[in-house]
Amino acid sequence: MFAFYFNEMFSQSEENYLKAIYHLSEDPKKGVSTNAIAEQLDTKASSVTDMIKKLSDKKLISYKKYHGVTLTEKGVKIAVNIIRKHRLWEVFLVEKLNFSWDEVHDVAEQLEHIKSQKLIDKLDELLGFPTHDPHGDPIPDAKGNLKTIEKCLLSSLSKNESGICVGVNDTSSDFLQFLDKKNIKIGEIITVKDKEDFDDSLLISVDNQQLSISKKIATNLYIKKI
Amino acid sequence: MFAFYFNEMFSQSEENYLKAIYHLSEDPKKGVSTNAIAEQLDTKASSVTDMIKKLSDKKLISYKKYHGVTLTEKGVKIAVNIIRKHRLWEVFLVEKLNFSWDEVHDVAEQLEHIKSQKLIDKLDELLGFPTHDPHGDPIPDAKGNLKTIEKCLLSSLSKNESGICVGVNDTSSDFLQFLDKKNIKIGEIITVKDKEDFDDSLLISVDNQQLSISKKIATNLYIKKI
DNA sequence: AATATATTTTAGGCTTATCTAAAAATAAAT
DNA sequence: ATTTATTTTTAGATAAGCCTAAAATATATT
Repeated sequence: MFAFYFNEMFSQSEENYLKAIYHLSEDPKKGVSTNAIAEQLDTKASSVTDMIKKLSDKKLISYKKYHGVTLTEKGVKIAVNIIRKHRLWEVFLVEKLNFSWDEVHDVAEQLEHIKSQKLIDKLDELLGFPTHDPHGDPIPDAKGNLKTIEKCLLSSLSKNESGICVGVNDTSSDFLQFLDKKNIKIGEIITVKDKEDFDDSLLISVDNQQLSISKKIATNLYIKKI
Repeated sequence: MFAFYFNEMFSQSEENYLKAIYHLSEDPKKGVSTNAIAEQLDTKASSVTDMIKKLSDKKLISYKKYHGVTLTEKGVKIAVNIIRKHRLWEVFLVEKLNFSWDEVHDVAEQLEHIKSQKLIDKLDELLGFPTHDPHGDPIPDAKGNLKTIEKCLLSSLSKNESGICVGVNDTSSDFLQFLDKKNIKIGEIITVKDKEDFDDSLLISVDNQQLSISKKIATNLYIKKI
């Protein structure tokens, strides 16, 4: 049957917590801290503790007091499904409704909580089963499989190294509009022409132009080395 | 001011109440009763009274204790906007995602609460500015204008009168699937061949066939006489 | 190892939206 | 015009999800 089939329904809030924990779980062995979740969701640590108990009771996370949380297998599945929905909606907004990539996030945050398996399967089909969202993030398939690309931060490239821009870390409107202004797009080839030790800024060439970018920019762009 | 008005946000629950009151306001002079709202929303009268107070404080309805409620101009605008969103999403589900008309209601009930003016304007455009939803109900335009068609119930037709099926009253899955089974569609020409006084059933011809339909069916189909 | 600092949890409250049961007001019936 | 029945409102609870402030625990520093 369907890979994502849950009898249980979860609240928007629960879904947002699972998603946040998923995003914060870089090292799957180490627990995610209460404060980290609070910061991610712009809420208070005490609220996080409350929800942690609830999710733990529902076996979506494992939790030992004062030692952070990790998602259970079930918790991961739910989180991945929310991310799938979020990213598919982002593709829809850009491809079908001509939103620009800096406008999609807030709307997708709402749409990701719509409950209908058929809706998301059909949407996936309408969009031609896309593998990446407008920001370069991979879209989990219907079974929850998610293929990660081998990528690194632009800031980690050495002088004279080149790569293809494959994604962004920050998805804020400000950052994305900056990239638009500078003609930095996903798929574009970027070459590091020089590195400035003083402020870690980079001189890069992209789209037949040279420009200097700050460290902050360079640590928010993902590159696949070539 | 004006900008503030558009920025005001309402909860899903508030929106559902406004929509329910709108649908129950056949005669705009007469107030809608607490019990009627409770029944429409499948909730208790006491809950309705609570919400009524809240909506009244926000000037979305006018309310005198024990005498029912009517929507204010502002309340009507919000209700119509929700209905616009609901119906556009229904068209999207049927036209773009190949849902059948009996599957769209529950999903549209969720989608209608997504907050983004741009989303709905662009969706409208994608769909080619449709004027009616899959059940034949008119879709308010971006300004809230809603053109009502001159329609009557099939049950009100006399023997040998004909009309085009223009809509359904009941949108339940059971009813719509019945219509599918009998090949009764919106746009189809229906002729009343005979009326049975005993049980108010009708013998109709539709789609090159004759069939007998109960009173309950006949009072849930809208017809435009020809 | 003892103390200081930072993190996390508990305790107690608030708001929204719901409920049940009882009281108040209106409408219907004799 | 009273009484009866129905409708509506109030009063008081409950649950989810959030908050502040204080207590408990863990981590860092000397």
